[in-house]
Amino acid sequence: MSDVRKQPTLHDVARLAGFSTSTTARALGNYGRIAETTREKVRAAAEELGYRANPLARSMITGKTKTIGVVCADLSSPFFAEALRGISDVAKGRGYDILIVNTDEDVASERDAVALLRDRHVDGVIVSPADVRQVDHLAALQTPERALVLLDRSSSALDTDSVTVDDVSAMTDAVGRLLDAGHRHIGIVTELRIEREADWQSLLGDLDHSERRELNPSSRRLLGYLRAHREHDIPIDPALVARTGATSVDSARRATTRLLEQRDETGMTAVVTVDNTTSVGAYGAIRDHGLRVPDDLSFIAFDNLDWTTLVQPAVSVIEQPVYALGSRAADVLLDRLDGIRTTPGEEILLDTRFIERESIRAVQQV
Amino acid sequence: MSDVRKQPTLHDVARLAGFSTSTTARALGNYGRIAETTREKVRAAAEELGYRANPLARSMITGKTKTIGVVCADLSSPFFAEALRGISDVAKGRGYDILIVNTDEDVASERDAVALLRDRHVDGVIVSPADVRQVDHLAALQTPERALVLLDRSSSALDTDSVTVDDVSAMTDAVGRLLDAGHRHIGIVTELRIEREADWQSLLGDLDHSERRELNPSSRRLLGYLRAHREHDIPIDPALVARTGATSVDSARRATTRLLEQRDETGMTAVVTVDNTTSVGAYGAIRDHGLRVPDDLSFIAFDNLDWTTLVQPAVSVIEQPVYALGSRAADVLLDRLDGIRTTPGEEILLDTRFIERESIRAVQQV
DNA sequence: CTGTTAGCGCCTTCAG
DNA sequence: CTGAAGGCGCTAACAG
Repeated sequence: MSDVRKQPTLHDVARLAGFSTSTTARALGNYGRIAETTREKVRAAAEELGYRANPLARSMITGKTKTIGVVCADLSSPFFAEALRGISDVAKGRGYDILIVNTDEDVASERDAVALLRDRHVDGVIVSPADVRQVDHLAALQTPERALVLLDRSSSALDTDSVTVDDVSAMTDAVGRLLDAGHRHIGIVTELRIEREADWQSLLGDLDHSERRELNPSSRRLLGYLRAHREHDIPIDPALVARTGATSVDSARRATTRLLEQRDETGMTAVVTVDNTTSVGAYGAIRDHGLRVPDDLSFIAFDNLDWTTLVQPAVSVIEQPVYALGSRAADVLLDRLDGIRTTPGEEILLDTRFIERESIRAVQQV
Repeated sequence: MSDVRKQPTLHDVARLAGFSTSTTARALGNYGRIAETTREKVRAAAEELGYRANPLARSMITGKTKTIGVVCADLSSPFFAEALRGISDVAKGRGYDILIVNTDEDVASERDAVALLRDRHVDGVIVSPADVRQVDHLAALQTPERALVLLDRSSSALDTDSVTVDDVSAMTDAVGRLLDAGHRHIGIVTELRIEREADWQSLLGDLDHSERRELNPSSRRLLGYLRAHREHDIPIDPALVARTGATSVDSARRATTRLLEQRDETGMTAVVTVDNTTSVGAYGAIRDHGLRVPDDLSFIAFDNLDWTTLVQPAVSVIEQPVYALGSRAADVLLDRLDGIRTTPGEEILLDTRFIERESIRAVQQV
């Protein structure tokens, strides 16, 4: 029975086993050359004392902490929670721990987070940048020793791995389906948080050349919407693009309500959204407005969450593999750290899937 | 411009400032007595070099890591995600970082998690124990130096702070409302994961003495259900208690389906659930069964999530302050660490609220 | 194969 | 008020 004494150290084990600390360390750490009998004696001694290595001390020397930092905008969102789960499962399986930081989609806060993680010597960082065009602090993070993987967003300003979905195509496809069903006035509720993106009409002039890695997800999805219209030769009505200025359900709800109130002028017959938050907000607004989906309005949500099958009729959605986004990001990161992966930074795209349910109604052409 | 050199150390700053390392440390750490002019010179030097203290080295000496460990069963559940957000916000505000571990509601995994956190010298731990009666590993975590706070669950076997809601009363109240509305055959979908709790009927013999801190949340909520019946002098029909063996929506869905299939025999007119997972599963099953809420079946969900107002008619719910549960737990923990709180371990109860919506219909007495 | 010697970067006595 | 010495627990050369 050990007393209330402090944790036994390598030194204690060495003394009990009758070897030097370095031999003891080698025996326990499985490195260097060691006699089998020695190893066993040391192990027995360690066991007897209930010895556990002190990772702090080890990290001081090796420079490795077996820790990865995850910086995310909103821990409580279903998207991040699920992705984080994916990251966590992989990290745990590969012997890494997770230090987590929340930033509220704020670049300044993200800067602090990154500094903090650097100070703490994390071996790698997974981040979903608040703004894919303000990433100097992220660039500064990259060293031969420290890996960086972008999650859900990619940036042309960063030469590193990213794991995302091809949301431009996903949205082009989804909106294309509405257009094919005869819809000519489709509203979109999107979050244009970044100042420069608020002026989304600049996208119109550059539908082809737009480099998706210079755009945040909401803008990328808007781009998909615009492209679908172009492909179908349908003009864009700016009044149908509703912008939410914040990442909140309420903000999305208000933006949608504005869209709904102008229905007489715009003739809007369908609505699409760009993520879980805008989906919930928009659907709620539609319902509050006394409109029925799809009888009065067709609707496509982004992200296949529980509620989309709980409401009736069930909502058609663009599904993205959220868990896999996280787990894949973690795998890529750890592959870098373990030296398994040495190729240049890569943009990894996971597949989305359109799930057809009952929220789309075909309309007659006028 | 500093080169690709390593991070500057205290030693570098000291040399540049022209003082010893100890003086430099004091100047930067604001402790001991230091001349104002010295402090400024040192600061200037530190600034010039872009010096940042190495928390690892500091922790080695102080024994403090400014880190709290959070061990949770399922990161991706809306409950934990939201609670974690609360924890994170408080921790950040008070200068602590978060190391997170997922356990899948598995006690063995929880043991590992706890060992890991201890090894990493976290200053405190917030945990939602997988089983409130197997907590020896948690007890072992408590030291004068290291604080422990239970989240969402409390345990009579542990003398420490806990932050929970009074779910027994919350459920007694909710079921009472159904009974008042004339319901006599109310189904409950609950998760009795722990072997010994599967035999829930033992609760029946001990409705009063049951110490809620010996029960996991789902059982506590079931207890509330049982008590409501007793208060109303309504007998319990065991066939109305549906047990899910796992924490999954599907499992809840199947359990509910069984309940639904026996409607002819049981005469069930209402269903209550015990958490978000069972709520989603049960509601889905009811809908799949072609039943309408509340026309064919009244329904009360646990946790006020978005979907409960998105479906129509909206679902009445027992709301718990999830974010506050997390933030409060973090505050209590940090108060202990900062020595602000020295009272014996306390069971902190936050209020739940019943939100009446449209999922309950009164029934005529037979 | 094993032991010795040095630190990692910082804090903390203890002298001065 | 400041400096010198020592060490937290471990690993990393180097000898032996």
